[in-house]
Parts: sequence; C-alpha cells; structure tokens
Amino acid sequence: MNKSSVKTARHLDSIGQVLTLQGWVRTRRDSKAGFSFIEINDGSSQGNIQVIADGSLANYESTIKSLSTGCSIAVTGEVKASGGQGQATEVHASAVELIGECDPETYPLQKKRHSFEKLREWAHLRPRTNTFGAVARVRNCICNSIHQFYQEREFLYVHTPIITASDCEGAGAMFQVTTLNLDQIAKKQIEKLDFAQDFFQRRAYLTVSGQLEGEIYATALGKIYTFGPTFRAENSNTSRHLAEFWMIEPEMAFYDLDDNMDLAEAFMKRIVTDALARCSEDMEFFDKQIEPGLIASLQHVADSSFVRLPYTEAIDVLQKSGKKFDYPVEWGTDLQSEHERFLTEEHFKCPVILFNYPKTIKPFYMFCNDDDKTVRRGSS
RNA sequence: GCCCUUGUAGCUCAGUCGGUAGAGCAACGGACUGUUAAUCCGUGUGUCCUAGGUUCGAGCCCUAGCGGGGGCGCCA
Repeated sequence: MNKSSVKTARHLDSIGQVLTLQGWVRTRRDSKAGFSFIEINDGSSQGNIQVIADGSLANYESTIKSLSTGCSIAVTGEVKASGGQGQATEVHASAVELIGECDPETYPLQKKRHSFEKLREWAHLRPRTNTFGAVARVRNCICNSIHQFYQEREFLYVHTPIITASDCEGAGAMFQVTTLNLDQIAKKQIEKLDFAQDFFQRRAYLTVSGQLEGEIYATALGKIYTFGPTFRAENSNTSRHLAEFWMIEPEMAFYDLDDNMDLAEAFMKRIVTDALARCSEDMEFFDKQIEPGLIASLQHVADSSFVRLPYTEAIDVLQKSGKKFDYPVEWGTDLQSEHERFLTEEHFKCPVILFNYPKTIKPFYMFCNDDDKTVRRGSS
C-alpha cells in the first residue's frame, strides 16, 4: 500500500501512480451512468481530491452510494489527469473502504457555509471546516517561519517560565496561580491570606511576558527570542483581546534603535511572504471567503519599505491632517487606534514604525534621549 | 466594566394589529447529468431560549434570568 496525502495526490507529479488516500468525505455526487464522484479531504491541503468510483466496484451499491459528508474512507486507485474543470488530478478508485460511518441525519456539518458562532457550538468538528483547517495550516506555517527567521540569524530560542512571581512592566492584569484551598478559605472568611502556606510560599501568577528573563539571557548570550504562551486577565471584551495567546519577544544585546527596527521590519515581511508563498491556497480561500483584499494588503506589506517616524513628527502629521478624530491629538498622549489607522491606511499607506516616544508614557527603564523628554530603547 | 442588539425547523432567517407556525438551504425519495455549493420534482420537520406576569387568547406586550453578536473602555 502506497499511502499518500491528498495534497500530494492533487499534484501533477502524482499522475500515473497508484496511491492509497485516507480522509473524510466532503461531498458525493452520483451519476446514473453508473459511477460516483467522491470528494475527500485529509487536512493536508485546502482543496479536496476528486475520486471516481465506478459502479463495477463490489461495494458500490452497498456502501459507496450511501457515503455522506463526514464519513472516513480509504481509497486506492491510480491518479489521472482530470477530465473535468476545477482540479488538475483525480483518483480512479480500484477500492473504496468505509472506515467510519457518519449519519447524515445527525452530523451537524453541512455542505454549506456555517457561521463562526454556530461552529463554536460544534467545537469538536470545527477543524474539519475549510476555515479552521486553513487557520491551522497558516498558523503552523507562521510558527515554522518564526523559528527559521531567528535561527538563520543565530538567535537562541529561550524558554521562559510560565508560572512566575514577576509582573514585568505591569503590562496587564494577571491570573493568579495557587494551591491554597479556596473553598475552605471562603468558609473561614479569612481577612488576610498567608501566602507562606501557598505552593511557592509567595504569590505566583501565569506569565504576562518573558521579557525580564529574555533580557538577562540576552545580556549573557547575545541574541535570544522567546515564543510561548502568555496570559492576561484583562476583562477586555473585544475581538483583539485574548486571555491566552502566544507571544514572540526577541531581545538583543548591543542592538541600537536602527538595528531593532531593521529586525522588526524584516521579521514582519518574512512571516507575510512565507504565508503567501507556502499557504497560497489557504490565503486565496481567506481572500475569497473571509476578507476580500487580504492578499493584496499583505503583498503590499511584504513589498513596501516601512516608514520610520519620530513620535513628535507623527503628532504633527495628525494635527495638520484636518481630519476630525474622536480623541484629540496632543503631544504627550498615547495614540489611539484611529490615529494609527490614519497614519498607516490614509497618510502613508504602508506600515509605520513610530519611535522616540515621550518618556512619560513609556516604561521607567527606557533609555532617555538628550532632550530629556523622549526615549529610544530598552535598558540593555 | 459600560452601552446597543439578538434568541422561531438540522442551518440561515421571515412572522403584519396579540388570534394558535412559514420560506430557502440541508436531510430523505425520485428524475437527470464527467459532475464539482450540480440541477429539477416530491416528502417530513418545532420545548418559538428559560421562568414568571398581563390577556378570553402571547412567537409577538411586561419583568427577571441565561446564551449569542456588535461597539466602547481597559489593554497587547
């Protein structure tokens, strides 16, 4: 048995080979001329492979004609150039084996679009949809690119603690980690907790950032990056906030501000370029079904030179724009989303890096410029 | 945390003035076809989110609760 993925079988190079594919039925169309089209997907690619199952197969009437969306099957057959539109290759089955049945009356996923809200109710089946499959593949691609990008530049991948006592720069509300018996404590109505009784004999939290550990490694090993789960207990109900997310933090000794900006720009471009090149089918799906214009927008990020602008000049651009903002633009305050969007989307029409922020709105340890009003970089 | 909005068939939704439930898709049956969100014909489908209240009568009005979505704030 020459096992193959759907991804491989869809490639022209596979024509002429006899392969065995295992996957889940997406759809079946019957021809009364005596054969059926079965589309199967195994997660290896966005597209399905079309299988031609001829009526002469032993289990055609008993099994193949009742295959429905969600069934898992194994198909063995020769890959041939497709006679129809829409696909380069197809498999002419010599055997189709039903591995797992799927009752169409009770299987929730249908051959149509489902809302994300509805799919969340079927969380165990979401990965079988085009959208979630594409997200998983693109995310995998990005993770791979992240490591490749830093490894090529001789950065060390450092693991920083998940459970920690440090609050970093007070970046956000933290999830407390404890082994104290909360039910018992509630019953006793204790006014002050004795953390000496806790697991670490002190308060502990899930990390909000590996920055502090990253910096001490950078000041010993030169260039490091962290990439791992991070937790924020913000009660923020927006699409841009997560309680749990993965964060990348490069920390470099002996880098000046220009070095930092060069790295950031190259990094962003690399991630985007790789995703477009390596996940083209998934990105085309997003562009068509989820967010029209996405590919053009990402290609623009990959192609453009990022604008690098001092904070003070950005304030000047905003104030002279004549644009009415919901939040006033004033030197010394942080920029709101609407200001950032104006700079990137309307004024410069490309990614923008702002630097030399007022020291009053940045962490205390940042390196102060000669003007004593703005800061350039971290303390390393 | 604040504000707005929504909950009806497996899914997406309509439901008028308060009078006892409806369309498309899916499913199922059939027709047709190298098809590809196939197409055409036919069939069935309900705890109208939950609990109270008003009323002769509530999917519809009122109150509370629960769930979903959006915006803002905080924040990344």
